[in-house]
Amino acid sequence: MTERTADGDDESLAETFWAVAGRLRRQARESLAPWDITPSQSRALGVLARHGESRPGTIAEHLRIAPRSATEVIDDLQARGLVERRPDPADRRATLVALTEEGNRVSAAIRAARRAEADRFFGHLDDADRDQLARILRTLLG
Amino acid sequence: MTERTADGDDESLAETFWAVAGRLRRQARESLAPWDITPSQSRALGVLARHGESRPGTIAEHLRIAPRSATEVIDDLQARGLVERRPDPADRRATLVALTEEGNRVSAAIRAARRAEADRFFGHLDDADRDQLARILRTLLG
DNA sequence: GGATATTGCTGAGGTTACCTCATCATGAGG
DNA sequence: CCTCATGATGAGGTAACCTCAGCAATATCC
Repeated sequence: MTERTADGDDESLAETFWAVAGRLRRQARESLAPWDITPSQSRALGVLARHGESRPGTIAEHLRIAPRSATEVIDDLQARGLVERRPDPADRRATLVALTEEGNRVSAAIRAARRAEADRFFGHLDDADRDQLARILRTLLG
Repeated sequence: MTERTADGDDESLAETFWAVAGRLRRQARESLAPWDITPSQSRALGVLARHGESRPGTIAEHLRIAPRSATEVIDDLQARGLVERRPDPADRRATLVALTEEGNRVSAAIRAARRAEADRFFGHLDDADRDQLARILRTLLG
Protein backbone atom coordinates (compact mmCIF):
# COMPACT_ATOMS: atom_id res chain seq x y z
CA MET A 1 0.00 0.00 0.00
CA THR A 2 1.10 3.57 -0.13
CA GLU A 3 3.36 2.22 -2.84
CA ARG A 4 2.08 2.90 -6.30
CA THR A 5 -1.59 2.50 -5.64
CA ALA A 6 -2.57 4.41 -8.68
CA ASP A 7 -6.15 3.16 -8.58
CA GLY A 8 -8.59 5.95 -8.01
CA ASP A 9 -9.62 5.52 -4.47
CA ASP A 10 -9.08 2.43 -2.48
CA GLU A 11 -5.57 2.57 -1.34
CA SER A 12 -5.24 -0.41 0.91
CA LEU A 13 -6.65 -3.82 1.37
CA ALA A 14 -8.35 -2.56 4.47
CA GLU A 15 -10.08 0.24 2.60
CA THR A 16 -11.34 -2.16 0.02
CA PHE A 17 -12.47 -4.49 2.70
CA TRP A 18 -14.53 -1.76 4.34
CA ALA A 19 -16.08 -0.73 1.08
CA VAL A 20 -17.24 -4.28 0.59
CA ALA A 21 -18.45 -4.46 4.17
CA GLY A 22 -20.59 -1.40 3.63
CA ARG A 23 -22.22 -2.89 0.60
CA LEU A 24 -22.86 -6.15 2.30
CA ARG A 25 -24.38 -4.43 5.28
CA ARG A 26 -26.75 -2.41 3.17
CA GLN A 27 -27.82 -5.41 1.20
CA ALA A 28 -28.30 -7.53 4.27
CA ARG A 29 -30.45 -4.90 5.91
CA GLU A 30 -32.54 -4.66 2.79
CA SER A 31 -33.02 -8.35 2.37
CA LEU A 32 -34.15 -8.70 5.97
CA ALA A 33 -36.60 -5.85 5.77
CA PRO A 34 -39.66 -8.06 5.18
CA TRP A 35 -39.30 -9.45 8.69
CA ASP A 36 -38.38 -6.23 10.38
CA ILE A 37 -35.30 -7.95 11.68
CA THR A 38 -31.87 -6.42 11.90
CA PRO A 39 -28.74 -8.23 10.77
CA SER A 40 -27.50 -8.81 14.27
CA GLN A 41 -30.84 -10.20 15.33
CA SER A 42 -30.76 -12.59 12.44
CA ARG A 43 -27.27 -13.67 13.41
CA ALA A 44 -28.51 -14.48 16.87
CA LEU A 45 -31.42 -16.44 15.44
CA GLY A 46 -28.88 -18.34 13.41
CA VAL A 47 -26.92 -19.27 16.48
CA LEU A 48 -30.05 -20.52 18.18
CA ALA A 49 -31.11 -22.48 15.13
CA ARG A 50 -27.71 -24.10 14.92
CA HIS A 51 -27.04 -24.73 18.59
CA GLY A 52 -30.46 -24.99 20.14
CA GLU A 53 -31.37 -23.27 23.38
CA SER A 54 -28.42 -21.43 24.84
CA ARG A 55 -27.46 -19.04 27.58
CA PRO A 56 -26.95 -15.39 26.69
CA GLY A 57 -23.27 -15.65 27.50
CA THR A 58 -22.84 -18.54 25.13
CA ILE A 59 -24.67 -16.72 22.39
CA ALA A 60 -22.40 -13.76 22.97
CA GLU A 61 -19.38 -15.98 22.47
CA HIS A 62 -20.72 -17.32 19.23
CA LEU A 63 -21.43 -13.82 18.01
CA ARG A 64 -18.10 -12.59 19.37
CA ILE A 65 -19.68 -9.74 21.24
CA ALA A 66 -19.89 -8.75 24.90
CA PRO A 67 -22.44 -10.62 27.02
CA ARG A 68 -24.26 -7.40 27.72
CA SER A 69 -24.75 -6.87 24.03
CA ALA A 70 -26.22 -10.30 23.62
CA THR A 71 -28.77 -9.50 26.32
CA GLU A 72 -29.87 -6.61 24.17
CA VAL A 73 -30.29 -8.60 21.01
CA ILE A 74 -32.21 -11.22 22.94
CA ASP A 75 -34.45 -8.52 24.39
CA ASP A 76 -35.35 -7.42 20.91
CA LEU A 77 -36.02 -10.91 19.68
CA GLN A 78 -38.14 -11.60 22.71
CA ALA A 79 -40.13 -8.43 22.15
CA ARG A 80 -40.89 -9.74 18.67
CA GLY A 81 -41.92 -13.08 20.12
CA LEU A 82 -39.20 -14.98 18.32
CA VAL A 83 -37.42 -16.31 21.38
CA GLU A 84 -38.31 -16.96 24.97
CA ARG A 85 -36.29 -16.96 28.14
CA ARG A 86 -36.63 -19.60 30.77
CA PRO A 87 -34.63 -20.39 33.85
CA ASP A 88 -31.75 -22.79 33.48
CA PRO A 89 -32.59 -25.73 35.72
CA ALA A 90 -28.90 -26.41 36.18
CA ASP A 91 -27.96 -22.97 37.47
CA ARG A 92 -30.39 -20.54 38.96
CA ARG A 93 -28.31 -17.54 37.96
CA ALA A 94 -28.55 -18.48 34.35
CA THR A 95 -31.23 -18.14 31.71
CA LEU A 96 -31.86 -20.26 28.69
CA VAL A 97 -32.93 -18.68 25.46
CA ALA A 98 -34.88 -20.76 22.99
CA LEU A 99 -36.64 -20.16 19.70
CA THR A 100 -40.40 -20.00 19.85
CA GLU A 101 -42.59 -21.69 17.29
CA GLU A 102 -42.69 -18.43 15.40
CA GLY A 103 -38.98 -18.00 15.90
CA ASN A 104 -38.39 -21.28 14.19
CA ARG A 105 -40.52 -20.33 11.26
CA VAL A 106 -38.97 -16.91 10.83
CA SER A 107 -35.53 -18.30 11.33
CA ALA A 108 -36.04 -20.77 8.52
CA ALA A 109 -37.45 -18.13 6.21
CA ILE A 110 -34.55 -15.86 6.98
CA ARG A 111 -32.06 -18.57 6.37
CA ALA A 112 -33.46 -18.89 2.88
CA ALA A 113 -33.42 -15.15 2.35
CA ARG A 114 -29.89 -14.86 3.59
CA ARG A 115 -28.79 -17.56 1.28
CA ALA A 116 -30.42 -15.72 -1.59
CA GLU A 117 -28.77 -12.52 -0.48
CA ALA A 118 -25.38 -14.15 -0.26
CA ASP A 119 -25.89 -15.69 -3.65
CA ARG A 120 -26.72 -12.31 -5.04
CA PHE A 121 -23.76 -10.67 -3.38
CA PHE A 122 -21.10 -13.31 -3.68
CA GLY A 123 -22.64 -14.62 -6.87
CA HIS A 124 -20.50 -12.28 -8.89
CA LEU A 125 -17.65 -14.58 -8.02
CA ASP A 126 -17.05 -17.90 -9.63
CA ASP A 127 -16.84 -20.99 -7.47
CA ALA A 128 -13.09 -20.95 -7.27
CA ASP A 129 -12.98 -17.36 -6.07
CA ARG A 130 -15.67 -18.03 -3.55
CA ASP A 131 -13.69 -20.90 -2.13
CA GLN A 132 -10.56 -18.82 -2.10
CA LEU A 133 -12.31 -16.03 -0.30
CA ALA A 134 -13.75 -18.34 2.32
CA ARG A 135 -10.39 -19.93 2.89
CA ILE A 136 -8.55 -16.63 3.13
CA LEU A 137 -11.09 -15.14 5.52
CA ARG A 138 -10.86 -18.16 7.74
CA THR A 139 -7.11 -17.82 7.73
CA LEU A 140 -7.51 -14.26 8.95
CA LEU A 141 -9.64 -15.45 11.82
CA GLY A 142 -6.73 -17.63 12.85
CA MET B 1 -27.11 -28.43 14.22
CA THR B 2 -30.10 -28.35 11.96
CA GLU B 3 -27.81 -28.95 9.01
CA ARG B 4 -24.40 -30.36 8.57
CA THR B 5 -22.55 -27.17 9.21
CA ALA B 6 -19.76 -29.07 10.79
CA ASP B 7 -17.44 -26.09 10.92
CA GLY B 8 -17.80 -24.94 14.47
CA ASP B 9 -19.62 -21.73 13.95
CA ASP B 10 -19.44 -19.78 10.78
CA GLU B 11 -21.96 -21.16 8.45
CA SER B 12 -21.78 -18.87 5.50
CA LEU B 13 -19.33 -16.72 3.70
CA ALA B 14 -21.19 -13.71 4.98
CA GLU B 15 -20.82 -14.83 8.59
CA THR B 16 -17.14 -15.35 8.14
CA PHE B 17 -16.85 -12.01 6.49
CA TRP B 18 -18.49 -10.29 9.45
CA ALA B 19 -16.31 -12.07 11.92
CA VAL B 20 -13.29 -10.77 10.09
CA ALA B 21 -14.79 -7.30 9.90
CA GLY B 22 -15.26 -7.26 13.66
CA ARG B 23 -11.65 -8.15 14.25
CA LEU B 24 -10.40 -5.59 11.81
CA ARG B 25 -12.55 -2.91 13.38
CA ARG B 26 -11.27 -3.63 16.84
CA GLN B 27 -7.70 -3.65 15.73
CA ALA B 28 -8.06 -0.48 13.74
CA ARG B 29 -9.61 1.32 16.65
CA GLU B 30 -6.81 0.16 18.88
CA SER B 31 -4.04 1.17 16.54
CA LEU B 32 -5.51 4.64 16.17
CA ALA B 33 -5.92 5.14 19.90
CA PRO B 34 -2.70 7.17 20.32
CA TRP B 35 -4.19 9.96 18.26
CA ASP B 36 -7.66 9.81 19.68
CA ILE B 37 -8.92 9.40 16.16
CA THR B 38 -11.69 7.05 15.09
CA PRO B 39 -11.44 4.82 12.05
CA SER B 40 -13.86 6.86 10.01
CA GLN B 41 -12.03 10.04 10.82
CA SER B 42 -8.82 8.48 9.68
CA ARG B 43 -10.46 7.41 6.45
CA ALA B 44 -11.53 10.98 5.83
CA LEU B 45 -8.01 12.19 6.53
CA GLY B 46 -6.83 9.66 3.99
CA VAL B 47 -9.14 11.05 1.36
CA LEU B 48 -7.88 14.55 2.01
CA ALA B 49 -4.28 13.44 1.93
CA ARG B 50 -4.82 11.71 -1.36
CA HIS B 51 -7.04 14.23 -3.10
CA GLY B 52 -6.17 17.51 -1.48
CA GLU B 53 -8.79 20.00 -0.38
CA SER B 54 -12.27 18.81 -1.23
CA ARG B 55 -15.89 19.63 -0.67
CA PRO B 56 -17.82 17.65 1.91
CA GLY B 57 -19.98 16.12 -0.78
CA THR B 58 -16.96 14.85 -2.64
CA ILE B 59 -15.48 13.41 0.49
CA ALA B 60 -18.77 11.65 1.14
CA GLU B 61 -18.60 10.08 -2.29
CA HIS B 62 -15.11 8.83 -1.72
CA LEU B 63 -16.15 7.38 1.61
CA ARG B 64 -19.36 6.07 0.12
CA ILE B 65 -21.50 7.61 2.82
CA ALA B 66 -24.27 10.22 2.85
CA PRO B 67 -23.19 13.84 2.58
CA ARG B 68 -24.67 14.57 5.95
CA SER B 69 -22.47 11.94 7.51
CA ALA B 70 -19.39 13.49 5.97
CA THR B 71 -20.30 16.81 7.55
CA GLU B 72 -20.18 15.09 10.87
CA VAL B 73 -16.80 13.52 10.39
CA ILE B 74 -15.45 16.85 9.19
CA ASP B 75 -16.88 18.55 12.26
CA ASP B 76 -14.96 16.17 14.47
CA LEU B 77 -11.74 16.62 12.57
CA GLN B 78 -12.15 20.36 12.68
CA ALA B 79 -12.76 20.25 16.41
CA ARG B 80 -9.43 18.47 16.72
CA GLY B 81 -7.77 21.10 14.56
CA LEU B 82 -6.84 18.65 11.85
CA VAL B 83 -8.82 20.22 9.05
CA GLU B 84 -10.21 23.63 8.30
CA ARG B 85 -13.17 24.79 6.27
CA ARG B 86 -13.02 27.70 3.92
CA PRO B 87 -15.43 29.04 1.36
CA ASP B 88 -15.14 27.70 -2.15
CA PRO B 89 -14.32 30.69 -4.33
CA ALA B 90 -15.99 28.99 -7.26
CA ASP B 91 -19.35 28.44 -5.61
CA ARG B 92 -20.54 30.34 -2.62
CA ARG B 93 -22.80 27.54 -1.49
CA ALA B 94 -19.89 25.22 -1.15
CA THR B 95 -17.16 24.73 1.39
CA LEU B 96 -13.68 23.45 0.92
CA VAL B 97 -12.10 21.23 3.51
CA ALA B 98 -8.34 21.13 3.77
CA LEU B 99 -5.80 19.56 6.07
CA THR B 100 -4.12 21.89 8.50
CA GLU B 101 -0.42 21.73 9.23
CA GLU B 102 -1.20 19.49 12.15
CA GLY B 103 -3.60 17.51 10.03
CA ASN B 104 -0.83 16.77 7.61
CA ARG B 105 1.47 15.58 10.32
CA VAL B 106 -1.12 13.41 11.99
CA SER B 107 -2.29 12.09 8.68
CA ALA B 108 1.21 10.95 7.82
CA ALA B 109 1.72 9.34 11.21
CA ILE B 110 -1.57 7.56 10.89
CA ARG B 111 -0.76 6.34 7.46
CA ALA B 112 2.27 4.64 8.92
CA ALA B 113 0.30 3.20 11.79
CA ARG B 114 -2.37 1.92 9.45
CA ARG B 115 0.21 0.25 7.37
CA ALA B 116 1.57 -1.45 10.45
CA GLU B 117 -1.92 -2.42 11.44
CA ALA B 118 -2.71 -3.83 8.04
CA ASP B 119 0.56 -5.67 8.02
CA ARG B 120 -0.23 -7.14 11.35
CA PHE B 121 -3.73 -8.10 10.29
CA PHE B 122 -3.27 -9.19 6.73
CA GLY B 123 0.26 -10.29 7.42
CA HIS B 124 -0.96 -13.74 8.30
CA LEU B 125 -1.52 -14.17 4.60
CA ASP B 126 1.18 -14.83 2.11
CA ASP B 127 1.61 -12.50 -0.83
CA ALA B 128 -0.40 -14.62 -3.19
CA ASP B 129 -3.37 -14.75 -0.85
CA ARG B 130 -3.18 -11.05 -0.26
CA ASP B 131 -3.32 -10.40 -3.95
CA GLN B 132 -6.16 -12.85 -4.35
CA LEU B 133 -8.10 -11.21 -1.58
CA ALA B 134 -7.61 -7.75 -3.03
CA ARG B 135 -8.69 -8.92 -6.43
CA ILE B 136 -11.75 -10.74 -5.15
CA LEU B 137 -12.86 -7.83 -3.01
CA ARG B 138 -12.53 -5.50 -5.94
CA THR B 139 -14.62 -7.87 -7.99
CA LEU B 140 -17.32 -7.68 -5.35
CA LEU B 141 -17.33 -3.93 -5.58
CA GLY B 142 -18.16 -4.31 -9.23
C1' DG C 1 -35.54 39.36 -15.64
C1' DG C 2 -38.18 36.66 -12.88
C1' DA C 3 -40.04 32.06 -11.43
C1' DT C 4 -38.56 27.50 -10.60
C1' DA C 5 -35.77 23.68 -9.90
C1' DT C 6 -31.43 21.99 -8.34
C1' DT C 7 -27.41 21.75 -5.60
C1' DG C 8 -24.41 22.06 -1.31
C1' DC C 9 -24.34 22.06 3.28
C1' DT C 10 -26.06 21.49 7.87
C1' DG C 11 -29.60 21.31 12.08
C1' DA C 12 -32.57 18.10 14.24
C1' DG C 13 -33.47 13.80 15.47
C1' DG C 14 -33.25 8.68 14.92
C1' DT C 15 -31.11 3.93 14.60
C1' DT C 16 -27.94 -0.03 15.05
C1' DA C 17 -24.72 -2.31 17.28
C1' DC C 18 -21.69 -2.20 20.04
C1' DC C 19 -19.18 -0.96 24.64
C1' DT C 20 -17.98 -0.43 30.04
C1' DC C 21 -19.17 -0.25 34.76
C1' DA C 22 -21.99 -1.32 38.67
C1' DT C 23 -25.32 -4.38 40.82
C1' DC C 24 -27.49 -8.47 42.35
C1' DA C 25 -28.22 -13.17 42.77
C1' DT C 26 -26.26 -17.58 42.83
C1' DG C 27 -22.68 -21.07 42.94
C1' DA C 28 -18.09 -23.05 44.27
C1' DG C 29 -14.04 -23.65 47.20
C1' DG C 30 -11.53 -23.18 51.44
C1' DC D 1 -19.95 -19.31 56.47
C1' DC D 2 -17.12 -16.40 54.11
C1' DT D 3 -15.01 -15.04 50.07
C1' DC D 4 -14.54 -15.05 45.32
C1' DA D 5 -16.07 -16.05 40.70
C1' DT D 6 -19.84 -16.16 37.45
C1' DG D 7 -24.41 -15.07 34.84
C1' DA D 8 -27.37 -11.72 33.67
C1' DT D 9 -28.88 -7.14 33.46
C1' DG D 10 -29.66 -1.77 34.51
C1' DA D 11 -27.61 2.53 33.44
C1' DG D 12 -25.33 5.18 30.49
C1' DG D 13 -22.13 6.01 26.58
C1' DT D 14 -20.07 5.89 21.73
C1' DA D 15 -19.24 5.57 16.66
C1' DA D 16 -21.07 5.72 12.44
C1' DC D 17 -24.35 5.84 9.99
C1' DC D 18 -29.23 7.45 8.25
C1' DT D 19 -33.48 10.65 6.69
C1' DC D 20 -35.90 14.80 6.49
C1' DA D 21 -36.29 19.75 6.53
C1' DG D 22 -34.43 24.22 5.68
C1' DC D 23 -31.48 27.78 3.91
C1' DA D 24 -28.52 29.84 0.57
C1' DA D 25 -26.70 30.08 -3.89
C1' DT D 26 -26.57 28.66 -8.60
C1' DA D 27 -28.50 27.06 -12.98
C1' DT D 28 -32.38 26.84 -16.16
C1' DC D 29 -36.27 28.02 -18.70
C1' DC D 30 -39.75 31.05 -20.36
